[in-house]
Amino acid sequence: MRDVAAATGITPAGLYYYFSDKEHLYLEVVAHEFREKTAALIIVLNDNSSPWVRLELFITNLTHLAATDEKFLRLMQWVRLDSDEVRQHKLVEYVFKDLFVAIRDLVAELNSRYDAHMLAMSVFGLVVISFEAGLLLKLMPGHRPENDNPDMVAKHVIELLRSGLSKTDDNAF
Amino acid sequence: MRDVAAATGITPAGLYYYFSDKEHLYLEVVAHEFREKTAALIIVLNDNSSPWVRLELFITNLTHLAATDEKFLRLMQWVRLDSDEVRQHKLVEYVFKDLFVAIRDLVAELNSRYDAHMLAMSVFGLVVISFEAGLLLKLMPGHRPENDNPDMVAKHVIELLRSGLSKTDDNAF
DNA sequence: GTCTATAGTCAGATAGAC
DNA sequence: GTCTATCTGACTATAGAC
Repeated sequence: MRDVAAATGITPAGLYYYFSDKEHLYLEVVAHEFREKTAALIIVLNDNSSPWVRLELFITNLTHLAATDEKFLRLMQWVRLDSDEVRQHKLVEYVFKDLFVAIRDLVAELNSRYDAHMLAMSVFGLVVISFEAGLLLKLMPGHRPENDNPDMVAKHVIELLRSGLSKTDDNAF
Repeated sequence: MRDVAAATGITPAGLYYYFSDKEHLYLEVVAHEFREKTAALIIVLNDNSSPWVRLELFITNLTHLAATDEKFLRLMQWVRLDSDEVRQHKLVEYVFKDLFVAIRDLVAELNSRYDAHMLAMSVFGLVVISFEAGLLLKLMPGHRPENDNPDMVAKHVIELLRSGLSKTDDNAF
């Protein structure tokens, strides 16, 4: 609360005029931040273009978001680590649901062979994992600069999703 | 420190006989826990069987670990969220490196079309993301019980890695 | 080796003036 | 509305007895 106060320019006591307690402030901040950052992603997902174009654009945008906005990336990690059921329920209802449903509906349109629920999480996980592991990945032996490059990560994820590890079509792209 | 003391049966002050400070205790715990839990995974990765068999067994084992040992799952998340560079460096050197290199070498053997560094993270991310999102995923609309089942998650990840979203071989499996 | 007692610091939150 | 001053409790760590 003292850090927030310092950053906003009012005193710690002053915050309690606007928010009943730390919990309330936290929820408002997370909800506001998520709505703001994911609005553009949801628009892309619900676009009129073809499913693959939408998926590729979504992946590209999400990699750039994860690569450039580290605070938001850490917030996404933090929210998953939280184990307060009441808080999780509120956040799902108010903010996360819209993005998740948009991803799920898109991947369901792309391929009905997979469970859409799991596939939606797979796409999300594939994109963010490299950035979430950030520093750890940089310290691993054999790391190369392009492994952090958002465009390279996006390209990697798209190709992996498109054709998997099958070697039969090595030269298909 | 109080919680650790209570769990071990000695007083908080007593811990300082064995560990210089909280940081020291934390590093020893994480290192010990990771070495213990990942030893079996590394053995599987370096087995004599074919690359695909090893990958499938690794994925199955990791999904079961993530599904049954929530404390370890949370520890893996926590370590990625940590931003202390000195701590990260020590942990990579002492423990994470071995597992990562084993995964990387296996996927490199499987398919040389992808960057092994990125692909290793992709495999790891695909497996753990469903469990890390745990409660959130359960609260999302359209959730079904099998989405948490480790065997179903493993099957999903393996099939996605094998053939991607390509629709050309819908009936290949 | 393990304890009791406590120092020193920092957190969230409130009271009440203006 | 925003402030100053302060409360209460929790934390890491140390001192020193046994």
